[in-house]
Amino acid sequence: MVSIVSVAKAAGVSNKTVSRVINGEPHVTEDTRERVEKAIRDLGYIPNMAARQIRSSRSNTFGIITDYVSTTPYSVDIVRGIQDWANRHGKSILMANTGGLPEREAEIWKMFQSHRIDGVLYVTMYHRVVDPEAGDVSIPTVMINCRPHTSELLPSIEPDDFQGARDLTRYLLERGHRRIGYIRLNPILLGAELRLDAFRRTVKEFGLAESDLSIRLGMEGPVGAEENYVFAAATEMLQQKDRPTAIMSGNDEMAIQIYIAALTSGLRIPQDVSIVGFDDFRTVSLALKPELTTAALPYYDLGFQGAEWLNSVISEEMVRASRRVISCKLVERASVCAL
Amino acid sequence: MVSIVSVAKAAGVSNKTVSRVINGEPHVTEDTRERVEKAIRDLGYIPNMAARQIRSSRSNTFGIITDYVSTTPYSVDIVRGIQDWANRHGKSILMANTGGLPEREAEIWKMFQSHRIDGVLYVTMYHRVVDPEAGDVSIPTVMINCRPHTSELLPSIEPDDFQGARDLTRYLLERGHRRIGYIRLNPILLGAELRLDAFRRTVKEFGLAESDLSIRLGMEGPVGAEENYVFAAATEMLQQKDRPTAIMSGNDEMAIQIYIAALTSGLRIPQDVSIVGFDDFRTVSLALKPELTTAALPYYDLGFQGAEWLNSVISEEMVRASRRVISCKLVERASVCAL
DNA sequence: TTGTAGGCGTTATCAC
DNA sequence: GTGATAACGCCTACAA
Repeated sequence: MVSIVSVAKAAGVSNKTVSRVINGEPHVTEDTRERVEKAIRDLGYIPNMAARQIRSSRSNTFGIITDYVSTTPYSVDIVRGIQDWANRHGKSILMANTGGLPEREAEIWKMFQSHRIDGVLYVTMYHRVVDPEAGDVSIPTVMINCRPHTSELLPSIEPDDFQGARDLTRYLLERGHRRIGYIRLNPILLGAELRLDAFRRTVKEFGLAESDLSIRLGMEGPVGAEENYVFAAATEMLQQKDRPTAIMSGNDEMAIQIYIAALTSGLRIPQDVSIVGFDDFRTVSLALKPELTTAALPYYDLGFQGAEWLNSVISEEMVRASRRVISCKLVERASVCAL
Repeated sequence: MVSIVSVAKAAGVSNKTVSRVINGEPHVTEDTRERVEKAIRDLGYIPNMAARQIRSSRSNTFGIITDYVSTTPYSVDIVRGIQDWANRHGKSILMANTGGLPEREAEIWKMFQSHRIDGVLYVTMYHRVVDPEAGDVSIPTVMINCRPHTSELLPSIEPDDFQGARDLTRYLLERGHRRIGYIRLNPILLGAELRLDAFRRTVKEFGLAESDLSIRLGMEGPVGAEENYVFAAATEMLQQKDRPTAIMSGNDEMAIQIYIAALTSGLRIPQDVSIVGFDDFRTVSLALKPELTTAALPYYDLGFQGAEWLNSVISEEMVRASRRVISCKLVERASVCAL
């Protein structure tokens, strides 16, 4: 493998000079610089990160530790956001996922440390509260799409489920809907409570009574193996005499079943029932016809800003834990009509 | 940072002895070994991969280079398969994606080389033919879900789209369907041709005439910004006088639109129309009611076996390029009925 | 069974 | 502006 020494020889300079050129340090004649650069090109020299790291004790690598993210369709955009930030700033990404197993998590932290990564992004697939097994170690960490269980130990960056659901609810109210159905997300998800809470409050502020609402549980049980009541709940809801004129779905995926339930019941969307989702999981929200009005979970930004934040935590060594929130933009499409 | 030297001092032995213990080499008294291990625990020593790598010129790291995989819901399971293999075998994963930009691809190869990764897994989101910009370098590489453009330069591992579509077609034929509709995948995807070809041949072998078939294009144009004709095509197909009794969908996602088209046209699934998908993208195939019968793309296995293969290419230094294919298992659910 | 010396590819230090 | 030399943490080779 061609090293800095071979380049130095080829260019007829010392290795330190080559190092200077590589790192863009000053105090090198334009002439020498060019000779060195030519040698680098000729020999196809590529710096060895491992060696560099040994000296500088900086790996320029971030670790991503996920539960199932890399595994699930929903939040992959977080990873994309991180990657984009990383390669704009010359960082590399080491990635591992726990598959939900705590013992794996411990191994991963060890692996990360053995690579002397500069920091960790702790990412979850669903917005939730977690207990990172980090333990003893004090690697700078930023949590993405989740928050630490034990108080505010670590910085975290999360979607604003509350605001998203509030905007969606207002959107329906402003369009004249007064009987609104709501099919709930699995309660073990943090978003479930936040969204439902936003819905309830907004509707109340607007003066609707609890009896105008029809709230059903869509799913429950462990993620990945949940009981699914969505289709049944929607069907039942829509066959009531005073059926809602609009339904808020816990998320876009559940909206598929609501669409099918509505159509099967002979109702047209949106003329007979309006439907809104949550997430803007485009594989679904754009495949549904009419296309689904929904609130977009800011996954990409969560990742991008999370990486940026981690970087500043690392360099400024300020570990002031705090919580940041990114808003969910309402995406208006065709599944809602005004009354 | 605590190094091998500090451990040696603490244990009152030489650094070489510590090295022996760490690497499980023989010729160490049980007594010394215990002393060293205690020191390691006490000091919280973790080996430095970078330093190790410099000596051994083996990084024990694989690079994953993707187009949009990490970005899209479909094939994330490939990444999970790779990760699972990797951590069962003590390898780390360095990950980057090109976002489809060739210039990014070149940078990524450079980044990989600077980390002296042992091998590369070149992964695409859709089954397709590609032209890796690897170029000059000779890092061991295995292609996953794609194949090299220029002959058989690199080993590749791919799903058996043909077999999957054939099995699905037979499944319909065996259940008495004789008028079958087919809504095609975007033709720029490799799977589009393979699946359609399998459909046509199987149906012909069975003795059906071209006139029993109704084949429409579902999508076309650049991936991510395609024209979508699925809903219109399905609606039209289902409102013919001699409408098909079954429809094969290019994939599960497109099946959403076919379901909606059928229901909107007042048809019941599967009593009036049977529908099959492709991919087993479970977010969709399980959300549809009745649940979708489909062929499962073996993403996880693609990843797992790809990683394994790469490893053997690296260690046996056998770069014999060849193509492997993994079958798509038929997943029977409730969207088809026998006539 | 254990230890010493040297070197991997870098960068830091300090002298020229 | 440039270079010799040491040092980072580990492993290999060889010696004791």
